[in-house]
Amino acid sequence: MPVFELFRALGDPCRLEMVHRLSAGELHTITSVSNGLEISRQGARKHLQILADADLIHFESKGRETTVRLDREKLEQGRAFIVELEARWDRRLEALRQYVDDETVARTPL
Amino acid sequence: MPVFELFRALGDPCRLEMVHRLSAGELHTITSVSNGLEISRQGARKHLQILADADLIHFESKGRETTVRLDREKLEQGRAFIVELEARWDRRLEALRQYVDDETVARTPL
DNA sequence: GCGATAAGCAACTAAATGGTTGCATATATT
DNA sequence: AATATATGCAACCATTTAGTTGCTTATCGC
Repeated sequence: MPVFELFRALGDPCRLEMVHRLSAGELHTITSVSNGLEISRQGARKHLQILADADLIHFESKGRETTVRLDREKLEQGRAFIVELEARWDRRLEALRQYVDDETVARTPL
Repeated sequence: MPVFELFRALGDPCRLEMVHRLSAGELHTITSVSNGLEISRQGARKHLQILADADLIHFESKGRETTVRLDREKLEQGRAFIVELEARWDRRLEALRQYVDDETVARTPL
């Protein structure tokens, strides 16, 4: 599953709130993680499915209820991607700085 | 601008590719960052606007061309958000472990 | 067994998205 | 001056999305 799917899944206030909830507190069921979001249960369920499709969460059914668990590994992938971008950016800036310095040296009169 | 907008902006293969390009290499203009994406210039331009609305990039017009610059600060915000989630998650796990340990101690017969 | 609770499935709608095309404008280049 | 390049603006279309509602199924507690 490509990275952009992960970001897309996080790119919604509702889903971000859910992930936030799941990252702390007690165990959550589909219902408990959906409460108080100002949308219907089915609406919330759709969002959960999107998170699940992106492998950000997993479901575990037991009896009549289904618990929802966050996948830390997936968060890690998102973080790694951004870290990599930042590293590239820094290297780029460094290269530019180097270039400017060389220019300066070259222009500096004896 | 809330965080979910940032993730939403990154949640598209086209835009992610653009950001990737911008994070390295030479200066980019609107046209150069849009080339070879298999969509029209105007299509690409719309994606750039979304990135700009999320403050992930900035435009600088000069003469007839406009250069595009990545905003590292914004990347940082995305990373910080994920890092925070992970920290909460870890604390949660730790708390659970603690709880299980206590349980075990309580159950351990003398 | 019965009522309440947790959840799934399907159909439908309004609005947003991703993309296009056509045309206009300003700046370079020759 | 004439052409080519870089960009902007607006209208339009197809598809996806975000959300709803109604109905069904299964399990728990009494």
